[in-house]
Amino acid sequence: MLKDTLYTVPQLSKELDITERAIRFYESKGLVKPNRAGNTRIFNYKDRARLLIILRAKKLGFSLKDIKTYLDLYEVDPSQKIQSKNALEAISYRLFQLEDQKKEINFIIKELKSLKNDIAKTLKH
Amino acid sequence: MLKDTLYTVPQLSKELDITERAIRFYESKGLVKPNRAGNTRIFNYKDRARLLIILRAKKLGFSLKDIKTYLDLYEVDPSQKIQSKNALEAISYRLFQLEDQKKEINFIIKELKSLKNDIAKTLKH
DNA sequence: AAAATACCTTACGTATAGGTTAGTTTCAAC
DNA sequence: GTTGAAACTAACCTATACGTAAGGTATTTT
Repeated sequence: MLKDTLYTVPQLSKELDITERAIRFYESKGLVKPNRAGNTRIFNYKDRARLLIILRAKKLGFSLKDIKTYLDLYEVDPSQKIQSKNALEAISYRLFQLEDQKKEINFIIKELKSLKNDIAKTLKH
Repeated sequence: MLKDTLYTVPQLSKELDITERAIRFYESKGLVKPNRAGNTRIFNYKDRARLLIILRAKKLGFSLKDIKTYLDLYEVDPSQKIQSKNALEAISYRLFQLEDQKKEINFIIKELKSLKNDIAKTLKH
């Protein structure tokens, strides 16, 4: 079965296109907890799924700390009810942040453009 | 004359609303080079003007390194010709970065919104 | 058996922009 | 002549997300 497939760090590194170092780093921060066969980390499909979540969330701008919080909640409530609500809140908050950031960027863009004009005028003299 | 006014670190700290530490930090990075009266840093109006430039540029998203580069050019060419051109390029580049950033944010916003919808649907069941 | 590969560890480095702590010098006032 | 404020200094701390160096162990291939 697919669900029985096991993975090592280098395998996942290649498959998910992240460095081995990053994977071990996520473990060191408690974001994944693969089994060990001696020293070697052995990831099952759930561990792999967690990695995928991590990568997705990172792309969306969440910090590892935030992601860990979310995953920890997931551990407490595998039925996914609590943390779905929680995720909604986190997402809403992130959206708010992003809209805010956009406003700021727009403001800076305006400033820079006017600054650019001023300098351009100066250069003409 | 106004141009003869001299300032100490604590004075400028209050006037410009930045910490004393920050001002000394800028000096340590070579962004300003105030005179000394013994140990005490003495800023003249030009030094003060440099601080203002630093603060302005920081608000517009330039790194201290970038700002130093610009100010160093200014030192070489006080006539302002070279570094105005240079500033124009830097500003254009920054504008480009910002537009880029905006696109990315918009993309992430879309993703987050659809993710939000998915979760909301899941919660209804 | 030796070499090559895979995997691991600890520990320090990188970048950014200072904050914090603690202790020191300087100088004027009493 | 000592106290106290004002200014200074050095050095360590913060947060974020790993990269890198240097070396150890274990397994696989030849």
